[in-house]
Amino acid sequence: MTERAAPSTIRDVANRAGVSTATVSRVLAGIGHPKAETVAAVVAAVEALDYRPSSVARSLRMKRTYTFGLIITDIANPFFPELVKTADDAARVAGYSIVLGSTDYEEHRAVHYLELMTDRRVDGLIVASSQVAAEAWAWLAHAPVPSVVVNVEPTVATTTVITSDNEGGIRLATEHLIGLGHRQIAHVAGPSSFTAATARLAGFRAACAEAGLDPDTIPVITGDGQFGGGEAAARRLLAEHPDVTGIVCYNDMTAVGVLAGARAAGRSVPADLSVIGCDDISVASWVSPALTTVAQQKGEMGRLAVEYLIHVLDNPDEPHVPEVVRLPMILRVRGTTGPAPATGARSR
Amino acid sequence: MTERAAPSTIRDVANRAGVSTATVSRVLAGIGHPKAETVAAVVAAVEALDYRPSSVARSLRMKRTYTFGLIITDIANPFFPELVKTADDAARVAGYSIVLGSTDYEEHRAVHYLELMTDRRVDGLIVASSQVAAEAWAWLAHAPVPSVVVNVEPTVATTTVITSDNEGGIRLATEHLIGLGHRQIAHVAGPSSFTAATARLAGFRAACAEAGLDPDTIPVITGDGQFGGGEAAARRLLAEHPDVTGIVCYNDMTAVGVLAGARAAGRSVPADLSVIGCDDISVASWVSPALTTVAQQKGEMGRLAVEYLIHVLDNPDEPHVPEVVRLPMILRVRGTTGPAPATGARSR
DNA sequence: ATGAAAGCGCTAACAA
DNA sequence: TTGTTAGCGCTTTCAT
Repeated sequence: MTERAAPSTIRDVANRAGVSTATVSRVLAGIGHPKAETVAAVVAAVEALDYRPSSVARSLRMKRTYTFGLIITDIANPFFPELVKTADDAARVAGYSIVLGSTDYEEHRAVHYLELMTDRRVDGLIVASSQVAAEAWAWLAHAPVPSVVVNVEPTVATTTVITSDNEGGIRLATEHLIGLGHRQIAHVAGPSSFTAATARLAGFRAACAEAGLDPDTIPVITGDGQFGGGEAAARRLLAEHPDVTGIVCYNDMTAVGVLAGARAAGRSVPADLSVIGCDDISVASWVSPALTTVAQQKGEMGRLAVEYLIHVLDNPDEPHVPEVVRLPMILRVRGTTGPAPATGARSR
Repeated sequence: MTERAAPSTIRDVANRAGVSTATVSRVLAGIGHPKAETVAAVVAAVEALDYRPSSVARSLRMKRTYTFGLIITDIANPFFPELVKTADDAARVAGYSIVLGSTDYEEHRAVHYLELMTDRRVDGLIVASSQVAAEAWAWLAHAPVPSVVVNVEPTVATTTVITSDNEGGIRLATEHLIGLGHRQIAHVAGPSSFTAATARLAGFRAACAEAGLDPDTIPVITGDGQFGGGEAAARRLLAEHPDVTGIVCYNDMTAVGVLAGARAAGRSVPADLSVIGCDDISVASWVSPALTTVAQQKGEMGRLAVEYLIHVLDNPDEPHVPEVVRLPMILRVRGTTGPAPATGARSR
């Protein structure tokens, strides 16, 4: 029933306004000093025809799409929305837009999106997925467009990287627990394939050592960075090491899982067990009690990534020196951490 | 340091292979019966030059971008990821891709994305945002491309709509509580501007009436469909109506907020208060105890929307009759609902 | 089986 | 100030 009319073109507008397409183009772009009369005619024609310039044609001509590709691991992972949101905002105010690709933890899909976006001739690439094959990092360095890596540290950093001070962040978390009097603490780590997970494990160990805790007696269990892994880890950990009073988690999803596991094990948080996460994703505020955590500046990361790309595009002659930006993390004390319970309470 | 070479073009490939651009195009598209020799030459040139066809140029020529625009309300709202994910999957297997626009609950941003996507000449539009101005719905009907509305019911349905049986779903939830023996039940509704919220309120009222509960005595508080609104609603509700034993919530985010509010009010779930949500978003499984809810088939909605668009595009001559598809919802009993506590327990 | 040429809708020299 | 013209990279008749 609805007839879909083909969109009108710049030529339609030019004909109706009685001018050339070049004039229409100039008037619309605000270039030159057109006669008021001409402007009026063009504007009238544009309105009458409901004309909207085709960005496809414009992109072909200008060799610029004003689009950035953003590759993330998983759109359902609560870590990403804030990153995506601020990246999108920053891009939008600068006249760019973002196209998103979620790899769903599969390397071949990262390649798929890299190719798709390159074929679409995006002006720049932001890669915030940890699940990327080593060759892909190499490819990025020679990609036809500038790129920036976020929240991951490729072993060979040939592109600029924006990430958090993961080691310092988890140190903050660990020191918070130790400051609360906890001595029997444990760590639920993330998969060692995640660069952030290894950095955080190192930070945890360092903080423990500095506090004089014997590194060899500290339980470390590796989870999957998700709810399920955290829950399973907590059950095992609390069964094998019932005297643990504080758990430092690789990330918030793990911590939320640990909370569920602890509850199942009959532990009450924070009365007889303190739990601290890392990242400060939205769910951290939604669980009860709300999760104490160390926040990553996710919004800042997205904004910086976009601004970096725009800077590179605007300064094509500037030599390209890959740098690593490590943003500080921020302790946010909420409801899942408290003073270490008196020793007697458990040992009787 | 890195020189960014301009991408090679079909002309480069043609020259290197010693054939015409037409031949390259045909070989790559698998059209006609090229000599084996020609194919080999073209393939070799493509590899040597690392040639990737420009989708920009192709789109201009074919007047097809193989892209759908998907407009959602808020990428940080856990309702959307599953929808986006399945839509993306369905699109990808069909050779399309999805560009996303998140309106952040602002009507003018919906318009922005509608224009942006139209300018980009997407082949179809999926609108899954409730925050859309009335004119936008009208515009959709005459848009240059086919569209489908998901999870919202515009008052004048001029496009095909895919949604859930919200009324039936909340009825399931209410009946579940009543079946558990609850008689003092309440509802935390969503904003009346959301079509799903009014449908759910109606379903709740209907189920109560059918069970013989006096509609005039049933407390209904309106929240904002978010955590904060649910938390505030629970505090007020439990203060004003301390004898309530079961709360049916507009959606899961509200329910998670209600859980926090109930905890703050000293109520223990599900022992002396049952809470049930609606949607089955991921956080429902992450809170402890896990939230009982009624699931929307979000994945199915995304898949159906994409398939509908592809169908319309593939059958341009078929008359377009807007239809409304209402998917059934599914009760998922988890940990926040239980038998109504004995009356005496509260009144003493 | 392949090539020449036109054209998708736009912008940018260059002329006038 | 405005128009003419060429061309971005591709696909697709129409010839050969």
